[in-house]
Amino acid sequence: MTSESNVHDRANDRVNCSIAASLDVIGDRWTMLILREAFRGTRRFDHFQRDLGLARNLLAERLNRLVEHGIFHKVPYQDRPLRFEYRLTPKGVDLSPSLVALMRWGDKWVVGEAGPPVVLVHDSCGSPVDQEFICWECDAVVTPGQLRSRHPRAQEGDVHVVS
Amino acid sequence: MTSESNVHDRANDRVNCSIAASLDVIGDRWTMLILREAFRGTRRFDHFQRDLGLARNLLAERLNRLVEHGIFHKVPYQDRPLRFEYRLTPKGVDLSPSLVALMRWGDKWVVGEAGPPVVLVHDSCGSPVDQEFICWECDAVVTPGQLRSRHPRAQEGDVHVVS
DNA sequence: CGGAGTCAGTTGATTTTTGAAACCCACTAT
DNA sequence: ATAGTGGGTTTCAAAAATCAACTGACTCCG
Repeated sequence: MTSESNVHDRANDRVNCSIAASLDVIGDRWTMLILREAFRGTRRFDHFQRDLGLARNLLAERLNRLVEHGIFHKVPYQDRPLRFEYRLTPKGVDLSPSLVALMRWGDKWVVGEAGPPVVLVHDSCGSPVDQEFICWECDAVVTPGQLRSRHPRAQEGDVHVVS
Repeated sequence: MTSESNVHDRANDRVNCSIAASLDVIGDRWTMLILREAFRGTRRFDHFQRDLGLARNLLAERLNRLVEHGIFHKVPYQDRPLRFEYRLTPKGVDLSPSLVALMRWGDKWVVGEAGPPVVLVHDSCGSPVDQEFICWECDAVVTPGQLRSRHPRAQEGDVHVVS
């Protein structure tokens, strides 16, 4: 049942990799779309099912999985019959940068004309928001090409260009 | 063969959604991990295969798919026999924010102790880098909870909280 | 009261995708 | 000549996704 081994174990082993760890939780065909719906405000089984068009058994399985992983929590919204809605926990809300990054990549490289379908705005002022890398020291925006990754446990100087 | 219909068509239809569009390209079980390896510097078939431990047929299929989608390009590194390596295009490099977002979520919520295995640094100064949302107007960091999404084609005021 | 409708699933049959291993080919090195 | 390497393809079993029908606990309508 709760066997915690996964397809990505080997990929996970080689480097102790947080990307693989994240994908073990949210990396299947539907989970990210379920999360997208949740961010759009969907909370109930039927709405997820109708909006996404995925099989009900898969939806049930995915929702349970996400609850087990603490990404959703179930909140009762009626008794008789007892019904729950699925709401994002702080851990779930914290996935928004990932979803946003995917959205922005899709906006830029996949969807073509018709422009970006959704704009993110700052709630207090209504202006658009960008997702950027910021250097702690320089306090400046860093482009992906100026990024390097450093592996703490590795040899001195084992640093490489991200691109 | 090249039928361009996909599992997520319906999810894609309902909202013209860039997240679904991105996931159609990079949303399967291995592609993100292949990209992670590419960002780590891997370029050749065998290295991807050994590092990730995925089946060779799947790797071949995924690499071709990524080449078709313009995320990798094939660069010959020898003739006799002609061999190519797979390098990220600008479109591919542009996926780094998505990978980084996943990595940071995994760092924070999944991997547990042992701390974040990889640190991102600014190449020119070596200081760590953060990924943030920045408001165009306020020029300030916006937390996920302060984000709203606006759907340009929708009714006036159809704005909702991201969390 | 009986019947239709709603919501949240479960069950089972069928199709698609994965995955593991073996095989192939062109070359190189010994 | 023989083994080894790099980059795949083929084959077939196992796992996952899809489709459709069914259940159960209610509510609402006439």
